[in-house]
Amino acid sequence: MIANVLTEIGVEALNKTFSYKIPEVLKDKIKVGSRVLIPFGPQKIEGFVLSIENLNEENLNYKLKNIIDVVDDFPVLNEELLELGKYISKTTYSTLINAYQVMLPTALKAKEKNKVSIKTKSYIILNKSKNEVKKYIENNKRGKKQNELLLCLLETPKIEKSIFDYSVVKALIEKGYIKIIEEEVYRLDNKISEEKKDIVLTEKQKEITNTIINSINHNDIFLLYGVTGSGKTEVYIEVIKNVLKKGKQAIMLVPEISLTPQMVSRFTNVFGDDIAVLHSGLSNGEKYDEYRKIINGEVNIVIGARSAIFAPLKNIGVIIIDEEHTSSYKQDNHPRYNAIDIAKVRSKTHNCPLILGSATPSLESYARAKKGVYKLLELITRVGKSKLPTVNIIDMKDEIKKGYSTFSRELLKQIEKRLQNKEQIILLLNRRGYSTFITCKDCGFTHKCPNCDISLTYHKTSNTMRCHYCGYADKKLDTCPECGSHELKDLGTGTQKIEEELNKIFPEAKIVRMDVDTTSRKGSHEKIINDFKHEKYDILLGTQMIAKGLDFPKVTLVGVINADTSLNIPDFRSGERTFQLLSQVSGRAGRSDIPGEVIIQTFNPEHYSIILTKTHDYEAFYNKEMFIRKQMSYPPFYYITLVRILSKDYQKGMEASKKISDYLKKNLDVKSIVLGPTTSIMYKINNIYRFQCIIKYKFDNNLDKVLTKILNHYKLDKDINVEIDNNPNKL
DNA sequence: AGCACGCCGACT
DNA sequence: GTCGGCGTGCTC
Repeated sequence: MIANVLTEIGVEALNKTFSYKIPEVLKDKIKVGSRVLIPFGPQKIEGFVLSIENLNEENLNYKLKNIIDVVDDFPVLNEELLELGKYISKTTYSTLINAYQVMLPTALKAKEKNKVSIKTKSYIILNKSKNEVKKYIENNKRGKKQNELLLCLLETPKIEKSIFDYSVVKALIEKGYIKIIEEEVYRLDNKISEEKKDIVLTEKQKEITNTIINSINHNDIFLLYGVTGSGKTEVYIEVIKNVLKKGKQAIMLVPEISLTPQMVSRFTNVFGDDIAVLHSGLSNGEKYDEYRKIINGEVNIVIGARSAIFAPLKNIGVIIIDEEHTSSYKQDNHPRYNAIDIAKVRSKTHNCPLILGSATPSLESYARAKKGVYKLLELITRVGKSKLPTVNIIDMKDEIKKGYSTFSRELLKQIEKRLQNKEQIILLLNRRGYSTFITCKDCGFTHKCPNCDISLTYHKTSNTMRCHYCGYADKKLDTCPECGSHELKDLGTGTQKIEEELNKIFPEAKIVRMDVDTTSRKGSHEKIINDFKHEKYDILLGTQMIAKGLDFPKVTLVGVINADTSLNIPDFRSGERTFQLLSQVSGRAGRSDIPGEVIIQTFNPEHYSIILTKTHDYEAFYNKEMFIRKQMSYPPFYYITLVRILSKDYQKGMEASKKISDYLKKNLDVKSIVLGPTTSIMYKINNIYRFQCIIKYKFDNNLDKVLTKILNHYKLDKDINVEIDNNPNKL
């Protein structure tokens, strides 16, 4: 028997299988999908068995080595995942092994290093018959503790070793009355909360739920368009309940940042421990354990971020993707898969519905719903008495003239009012990345990273300038190296700076800041949210991470300090992103009976992405944005594929880019549009120059063939790297 | 990817 | 004379 093994090494040259003999002892253990240890040249590495054949090794012109061992006692890749990997590799132009690795938790990836152990707990059990033990207890007058232990064991078959003093345990082991056993345990214990609130659905929610339930055995795709606070989650829960009743399972994806314990507990309240949770906050061991719960068939619901779409459930009855417009469902490094695409494939295989939910659907999804490709379900009113908040747009050009740069007079007035009323405030600082860079007031010099085309970011705590991309760090400059001026100002407004200003204006207000700096420690994110919910603070100041899904009934004012930053990004989706962000964060206000208010500060008060948040008019935004997309031949009218060319040598990179662009223009469908080559927006990262070509197409039979040809040509070239990004998030 | 093999420069 | 630089080629 011969196994064809795909090695753990993720390079193009090794994107093929190698054959090994299966030794007799491993014959029953090795299956297709098994992870195995193999000799590979002078080293030992791991790989996956992709196929097994009954081949006679004598027919080959090279001699085969034996598989050393099988790593797990079950095939890590089941049939479905094996197929899915091929799909990913084909659609993202990545090696097959990289496609498989991305689907698995670290503990199960083929990799000779990073071993994650199964955690065990020690228990003691009886080693002799009950009668013998009883006899021993009767005769044992002095060993009080020993008797206590044995009596316990007569009642319950096993007890934790750590409960009794080891000297007692040891004595009994030596006498042969008890023995220690090791049992696997799961690191994460999703506690079931006490309060089990019954959910009462509104008529509309019921109607929608029924529509979905009726297609549990159909591969329908629903777009659930529900305004913030309209109760999409209740619909999800109800649908899942029904899916479980039919003996099927459910996957629910949520954006990473909304995977807060609060959200998870909403589900555990209903479904108890029938849930596995997968997100980046877990350790490798914890992820492994959650994953094993799925493999062992102990849970029927998986909730998680992007990669949870690969959860190896056997009988999926529904897949739900909440906040479907979120860009993080697409992985932005290799392999660049989109969880929504995977969900479509899997829902097809399992013949089950897929639900995409959002208050601000992506244009692509909404357009598909309008065309009838997706079934549109709408929840356009909020649950209960709460109403959508009133939105007030402030023109900062006027304010600046009057000397108010960070906070407008209106915002200050409203903050003051809420503080007096003991209501809570959320302030959103819309920044792009980190961005507190330093600029010379006299000559305009900005301190840039020497390796990357990026302004360095000022970190106050260490008084250094740092590059977000390559980790370069430098001391903060005191004088401008260009003109010698001392007028170096930090231009971007960071949360730290805003916090300081707020503290000066409202010294009595309790402010908590939430951004990458204050949430890097495990659980700190969680703590801030909890503290704010329990009104330990008056103002929550943060970046985009506070915009999504959080439910604070006491918040009546949401202020957006600078609505424009996301608008100024040179990307065709910047308008859409801005509208989504502003709508999302507005949705945090007035979630109970007290009406909420939103204040948006902007330098572009006339921009449609901003104006239309005032009326919460998604439909109008959609129409306006679609008009522009059509004019510009952007998605959803055209698909986009980005070809990125990377090289350490600017000249060589540029030449290759030109060649690629010419080749594309010559060989693609005449209706396809090829733009470029140009340098990418960040033209240099880590000393590697970046160029790009953009392909816009509606339907192109040649595309795959042409791209494969280009990739094959350059994989031998050590100076040039070519990457393909289908439907990129960023251009 | 990682490791061996191999062919040239500056060192105890 | 040898140690070690990294270019090249191979891995069932």
